[in-house]
Amino acid sequence: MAAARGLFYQQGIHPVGVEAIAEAALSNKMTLYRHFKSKDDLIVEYCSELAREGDEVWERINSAHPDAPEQRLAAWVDHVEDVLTHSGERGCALANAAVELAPQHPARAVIDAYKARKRAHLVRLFKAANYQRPEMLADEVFLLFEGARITMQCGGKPMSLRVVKMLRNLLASSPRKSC
Amino acid sequence: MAAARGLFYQQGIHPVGVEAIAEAALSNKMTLYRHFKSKDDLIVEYCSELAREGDEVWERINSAHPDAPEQRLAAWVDHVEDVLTHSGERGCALANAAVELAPQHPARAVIDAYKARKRAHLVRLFKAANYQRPEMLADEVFLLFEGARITMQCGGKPMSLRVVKMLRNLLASSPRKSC
DNA sequence: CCCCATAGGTACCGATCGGTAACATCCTTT
DNA sequence: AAAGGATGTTACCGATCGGTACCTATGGGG
Repeated sequence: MAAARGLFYQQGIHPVGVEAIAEAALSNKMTLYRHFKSKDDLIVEYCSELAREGDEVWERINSAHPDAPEQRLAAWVDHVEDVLTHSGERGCALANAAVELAPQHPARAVIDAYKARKRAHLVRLFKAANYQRPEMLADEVFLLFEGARITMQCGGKPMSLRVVKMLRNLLASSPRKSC
Repeated sequence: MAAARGLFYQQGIHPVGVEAIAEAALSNKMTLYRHFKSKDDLIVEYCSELAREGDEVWERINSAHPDAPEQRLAAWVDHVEDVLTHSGERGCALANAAVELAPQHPARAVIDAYKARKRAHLVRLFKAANYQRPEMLADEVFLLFEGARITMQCGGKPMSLRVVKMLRNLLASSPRKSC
């Protein structure tokens, strides 16, 4: 599975054959098919694992700073900065998968649900931080982040690195209810 | 070529075979290969055509309102609104192609160059409209737009439709040098 | 020590795909 | 009418891919 993640992320899903995954895992195709009933099943579990890890990041931030929205906000921005600076140049693996997979592929439901959860998390965070119009701000931040990760693949790495500065500036200048 | 555009955009590049393109064009594979020497060549021309059309939109806006940056700005926002509301649910065809194609694919250079031109156009426009920090604003607007078009594919169509409102609000509230 | 579940390896199948060869056909231009 | 270029049709090639059958080996538990 770790092998599949690396290959899927680096090369995309379609160009990677199951045999390549198997031998990258120092195994063979038969053993792989004893754990996953098909390549589509492997893709679904690949996306599910990514989504689950994304949720875990959010849970970790939430449980690390309970009843401290300000610190949760700061922790999340730090996490965004870390993702943008240290992850590869292929952007968001789930967004890439959504581009590659047909709309009726079962993994698409996993991706859409994760993205919706992420947006809802942002809304809740901004609401807890007493921002005015938390939905609007969540949309803005969400789209900025997504745009940055897509742009990394189109030669826009330096631009997407600047998004953290924009993010901090945006969060600092957005109006709040009581502050 | 029109057939290839439709199929590539709707289903992606890899899943579409040359035979499907040929018969969608009411032709056959041989005739297709007399016009394009390979599928990769077809992909490059597909991306080049999309980039050229994007440039033409920009030129049209520029030549329609010479020496009127404010109207160019409004025209561009209208164009963005039109793209987001009336184009399909598969986002930016060039960004999708960048996700699907290996980094060393010749079409990737076309895509990267186009995206860089687009960002430069935005910078020039904001500079002409006397915005302070035109580069920063261009990055922000660019990333918002890219994020919106990717998010359309992840069940975020309603969210990405709101980006036009965000855009107008952002442009109205950004500081200018003299206004 | 034996047994059985798990993994490794190999060969294979059917389907698809990119690309080509050879030939028939049509349309246009002079 | 003749000729030449563009198009249509069919069949095919080699490669790759997802997926399976079959057999061997290994290793841990009774």
